[in-house]
Amino acid sequence: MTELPKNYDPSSAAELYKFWLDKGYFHAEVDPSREKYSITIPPPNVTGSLHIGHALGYTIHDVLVRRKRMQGFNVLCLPGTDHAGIATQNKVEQKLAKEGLTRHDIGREKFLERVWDWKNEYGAQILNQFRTMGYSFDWDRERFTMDEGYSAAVKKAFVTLFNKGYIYRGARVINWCPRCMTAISDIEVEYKDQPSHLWHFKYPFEDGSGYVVVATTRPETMLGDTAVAVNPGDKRYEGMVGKMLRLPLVDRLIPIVADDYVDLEFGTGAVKVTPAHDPNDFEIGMRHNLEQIHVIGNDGKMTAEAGKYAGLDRDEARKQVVADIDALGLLDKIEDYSHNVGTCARCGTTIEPMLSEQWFCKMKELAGPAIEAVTSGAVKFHPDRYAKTYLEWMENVRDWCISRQLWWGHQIPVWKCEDCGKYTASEDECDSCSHCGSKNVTRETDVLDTWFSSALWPFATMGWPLSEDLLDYFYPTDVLITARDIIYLWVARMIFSSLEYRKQIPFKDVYIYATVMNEEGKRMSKSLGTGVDPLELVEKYGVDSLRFALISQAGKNQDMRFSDKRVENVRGFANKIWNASRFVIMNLEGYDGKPMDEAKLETADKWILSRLNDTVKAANKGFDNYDMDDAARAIYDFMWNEFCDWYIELAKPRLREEGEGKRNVQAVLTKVLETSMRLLHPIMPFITEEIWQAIPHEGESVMVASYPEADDSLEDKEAEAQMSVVMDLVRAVRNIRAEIGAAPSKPVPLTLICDGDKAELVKKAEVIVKSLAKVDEITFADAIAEGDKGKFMSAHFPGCDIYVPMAGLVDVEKEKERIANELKSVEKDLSKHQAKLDNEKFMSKAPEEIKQKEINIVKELTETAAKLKERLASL
RNA sequence: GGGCGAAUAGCUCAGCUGGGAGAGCGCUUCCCUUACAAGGAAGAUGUCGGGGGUUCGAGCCCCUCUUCGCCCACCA
Repeated sequence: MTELPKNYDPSSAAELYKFWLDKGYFHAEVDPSREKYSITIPPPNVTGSLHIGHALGYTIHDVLVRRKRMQGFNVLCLPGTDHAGIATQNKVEQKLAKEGLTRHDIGREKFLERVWDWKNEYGAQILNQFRTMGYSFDWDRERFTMDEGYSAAVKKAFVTLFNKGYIYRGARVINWCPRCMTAISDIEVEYKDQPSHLWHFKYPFEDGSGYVVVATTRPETMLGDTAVAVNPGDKRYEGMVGKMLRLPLVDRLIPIVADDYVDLEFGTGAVKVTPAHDPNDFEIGMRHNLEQIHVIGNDGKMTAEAGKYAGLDRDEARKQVVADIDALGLLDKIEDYSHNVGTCARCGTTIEPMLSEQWFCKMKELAGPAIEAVTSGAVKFHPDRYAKTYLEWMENVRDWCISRQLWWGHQIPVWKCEDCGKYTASEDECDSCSHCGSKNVTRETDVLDTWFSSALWPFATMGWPLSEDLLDYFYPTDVLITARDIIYLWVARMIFSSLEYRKQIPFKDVYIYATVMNEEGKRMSKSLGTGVDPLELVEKYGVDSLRFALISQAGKNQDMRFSDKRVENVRGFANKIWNASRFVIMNLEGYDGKPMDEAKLETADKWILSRLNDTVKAANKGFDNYDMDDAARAIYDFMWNEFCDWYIELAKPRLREEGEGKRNVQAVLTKVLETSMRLLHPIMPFITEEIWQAIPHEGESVMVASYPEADDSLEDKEAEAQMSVVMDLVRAVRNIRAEIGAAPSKPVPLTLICDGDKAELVKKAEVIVKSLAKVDEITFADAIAEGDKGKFMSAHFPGCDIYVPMAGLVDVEKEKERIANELKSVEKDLSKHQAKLDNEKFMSKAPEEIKQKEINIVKELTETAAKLKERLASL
């Protein structure tokens, strides 16, 4: 027998990970004879290392996958990383900036080299985190959204949509980030309420007959105004429609137009219209044939069209415009106003709505099947409330701006013909126009939105469009596990993409897990600086502890507030398991390794096996329903409160005996521990493997042992009821011991006045009671002599009175007070329950079972109250 | 403006289809008892956010209000 250290040391994890890896347990091959279970993990961005929020998500993957593997499924969990276009490009640009360089200084080619260097560095770092966390992903099948095969998939996808006419080039007001210098999609804009102002300007009539007051939150855009709109039904502006206004500062004549868009209730009812810099104004402009004048450039500075303001930053221009309007006496008023300002999700810069030519993807046709997939239940959300979120968006989805003016990403496979002006999309290099045959074609320099490529993830990683081998067997995947902030960005797009290109759903379940907050309740996020590196906690408390802490909090209802304290607590649990195992191992001497003799099991054995079975049931139910916190709790409670606190203690005296009794205890200890290790393995893979290897087992690794299944032949309600009596008795005696301050080492004698059946039970469990309650002698009596009653401390539970001689140790007054307090609480309880029995309606309407239960409660409480009173009187 | 979630012990949270309020941390007392002091034993602590309603019975169901958090939305 090897000596195990007293405290669990989690540092052996790396070795075990290597052992599994070498055995090839993580790798999956197509095998039609077996049932598959497949997941493609959400590829993390290669922008940096991961935080606890990510760790939660990926740990959930590993827990599900490890269990399925143990259940005999042929499991593929496919990992990889995402090039994350704009995000990664920004990171590298920031790094360049520290060297005093911009990407333009070094050029596209050199810049991309730098990004690849970055990708390799951070990709490796993430990989290291994954391995340290113990994730059993199939590293042989690792993918990257810009690897060769994947690029082929992106081209194929684009060309397919293009040729179906779903992709078009159009001029629209899009969200422009002046810092990233690219268009971004609607869902990449984050709106933030910011205190601002509503400026009211007077626009004079051309004919000098007064003015119209318009309000704006963006004064600088007035330089690009080409109309003022009013509601056609607005009495205040009756007869004014069609009249011309002279736009201040610019001196341009602009018409008053009537448009239903204008809200009668808001402001003055007159709206300045800037078609080039506001999506609504753009629409109004289209309806009224208004000119579109760009006054803000791509860099966020005013353009030549802005006249004397040209070259000013937009913020500077705002101040100037307001000052100049004021100088002209045309500033009507300034109101305080809280404004919802759009900012770039990647860099936080205020978005500039900008009229721009971009590539768009039509969404209407794609959305139809994607809606159907969820309403029909083919794709299920967990928790299901997210289906609503998804559908809401999908049903109102707008065309998707897919082009980005970036360098890092998939260059759009479209060539423009310089002769006929038409576009040709092609998966291969294109040297001639498909419309006129001209050789004078040039490739689009824009890249695709990074989500265009990640939308293909589940099937592109399995070989699409080059090979069907993996897809035939492993696709669709079983579940997608992700955070809720990318339901639109990613989940939705994978669903419609898979339906479009494969005519299949990409996954059956979508499991949305909790958002991890730090202790202050702030969302954990790298960009917010609130992220915590999981490896720090691993270093401090061990991987298994971190994994368990995360999983035990992964409830469906709430986001989780994460603190070290929780992990520290789990470390205690790991240590508890470790030491329980040490105890078992130390006591296996002479054990032949054979299973227990069922005919000779004692009540305690039957009890723990019944409890174990219950735990197996609860754990499986939890995992099956994605209620992993329930599973974790069930195992934790069982192992600590039942196995360690009771069964091991119960086993001790029996282990000191020799023969059949001892052998059976050894067998039961082994069985319970071995089963528990298999049960817990998905959550705490390392400690369970280490222990499992050290106790009698079959097979080469717990990782590939079978996952426990409920065995109802182990259920034994009678044993559970009997054990609960014994446990009550032990607790009662311990309570008394604590009250009288009996030293733990000093045994006390015990006198019991019990009903016949209870007495039988206690007699059977005599050894146990003596050992657990530190009792040296148990006397069964019919009564205590009246005069002697004051010499005892007593306790009572249904069917049994307990007396412990107190040998003058106790303060009678104090004891009276204690009993009086207890009596008070019992009587309070009693009156509550008695009231139910006194209620005719309860008696006539409540189910028989409930009535019986209440009757029993009242009976018990009445008896207890009587005993307490009697006791009080005797003191 | 719409939607979703949350409000339970000092703190972080469980509480399944309504039927005697729970865990962990923290706190009090005792204990280094040969598995474990990263531990053990025994305790104290709650108008289950407020107000209505349904029911024999509500932490749980319905209505309403309040306070937080998160999404979505073109109100200048």
